[in-house]
Amino acid sequence: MTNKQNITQPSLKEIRNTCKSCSLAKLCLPRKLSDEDLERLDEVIQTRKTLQKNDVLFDQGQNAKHLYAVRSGSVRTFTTAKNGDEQTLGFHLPGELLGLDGMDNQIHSCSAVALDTTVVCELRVSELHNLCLRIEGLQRQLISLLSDEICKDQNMLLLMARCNAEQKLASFFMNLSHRLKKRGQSASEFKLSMTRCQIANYLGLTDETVSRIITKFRQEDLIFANRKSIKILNAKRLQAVADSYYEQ
Amino acid sequence: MTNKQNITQPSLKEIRNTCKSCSLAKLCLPRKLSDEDLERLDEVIQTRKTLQKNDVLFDQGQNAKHLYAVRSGSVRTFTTAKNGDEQTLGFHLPGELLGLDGMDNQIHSCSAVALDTTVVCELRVSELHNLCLRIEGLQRQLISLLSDEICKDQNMLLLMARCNAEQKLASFFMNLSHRLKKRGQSASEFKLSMTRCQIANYLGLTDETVSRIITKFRQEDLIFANRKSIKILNAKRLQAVADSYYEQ
DNA sequence: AAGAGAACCTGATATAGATCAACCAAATTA
DNA sequence: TAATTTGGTTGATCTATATCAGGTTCTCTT
Repeated sequence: MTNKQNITQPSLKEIRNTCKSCSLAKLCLPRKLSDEDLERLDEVIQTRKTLQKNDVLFDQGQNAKHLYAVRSGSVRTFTTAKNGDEQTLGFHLPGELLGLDGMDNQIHSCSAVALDTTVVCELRVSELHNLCLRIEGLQRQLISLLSDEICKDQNMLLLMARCNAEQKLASFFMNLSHRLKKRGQSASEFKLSMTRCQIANYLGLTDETVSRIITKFRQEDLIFANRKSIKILNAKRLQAVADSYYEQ
Repeated sequence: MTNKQNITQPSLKEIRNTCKSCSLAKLCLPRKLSDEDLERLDEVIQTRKTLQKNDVLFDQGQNAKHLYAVRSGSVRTFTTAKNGDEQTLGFHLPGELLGLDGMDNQIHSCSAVALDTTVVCELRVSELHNLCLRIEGLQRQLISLLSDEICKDQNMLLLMARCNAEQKLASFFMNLSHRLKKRGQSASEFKLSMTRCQIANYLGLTDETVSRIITKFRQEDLIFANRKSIKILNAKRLQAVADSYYEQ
């Protein structure tokens, strides 16, 4: 039994009740807003919801009245294809948003399930729209966030279309590492909140392939990996694998 | 020399100079705006630009000061990976927007090149932002468009991760068909503006595989295909292939 | 503490699609 | 009109990853 807590769980002092005081604000609101504007934003945040592992936050096809920001824990989003196949679309860490896909026709185009005990902030979309009209910064904020999401998805398309299994896994670990670092956590040592099988699904691979490549990375001293515990031992070379520069 | 013109080229009467009178308005502005609001929108549309085949509209890394709407012709967008690989992100038909990815950090995350002789409307992003503050409908419009783009990208991710080459091609043709129908053009007969090689790149396949599958579809009487000319002969079965329902 | 189930790992084999190599037809240029 | 280039097709072979099968370790339940 290790005493290292899961990387997505916050220390107690991090949990406060306003955007103004939230240590994650710079993540889910990367552009600067005035204190006054942040207070107004707090008005549209109705509740903080706590989810247990495997609890559903929302389901594909449901009405999308809210936007969510992860405060602690982690959430997996996925679409279900007509033939029943699931495709994981993303793993959402603290400071990251959920539900941006539902702002068009008010229907969620994917489902979201907690991977951990998770706390999310819930924003009513209609009130957010109104507030955007009053706060210029917030409007641009929201548009930025949506635009950024498009860029991320397009990067993911590049990964899926052009990269082999090793590059996919290397990118996955480096991406996680960067995101954890942004939150002020260790970029080199963390605990996964998702299974190999979910990673495989996300990357369009099988769990056997994911296992084999993790073993290979371990043998090449790129990472240490034991179940959910991961250490990145050679970030430079791992990044090189991701970028497909194989020469040293 | 056929007299059937390329499906992305407009009849002369379609080209007008205001959003209000534009026959494509319902495509690039799917939510209803008042006539007055449409007139104000016209103010931010600076110019209509004409591009020749292979002309660059914008380059990855460039400043993204504008948003573009295709009026006629077609445009291919693509990212270039660190190792030089290109990944086609989309083919944009009349009534579709370009440059939504650049609204975050004002840098284009992809390049855009005309596939045809192409006319685009150019919107200055900064003025659009200002206008959004004055017109509630426009703000929601823009957010809708961004959100819709996210949904499309996520569908594409599903396609890339879970579908085989046949499903990808079938989806590609059905998707083109639906988009042309929206514009009031034939859903079953059209001319491609992109090469097999560009289709292959888009779908994460090789051009040989695309060729072979088109041949297979032809043999199964799903489509007629000769070079750029395509006829969908059995839309129902082609859709079934896309959805991976193989039983009749 | 035993038992069951989930998650993970590893080996053997199969296969979809890539790669390599020609060839053909259309479009463009000379 | 001939020559060249580009785009498209087809066949033979190879390979990365899926599939199938079994085993191990962890975790949860009782």
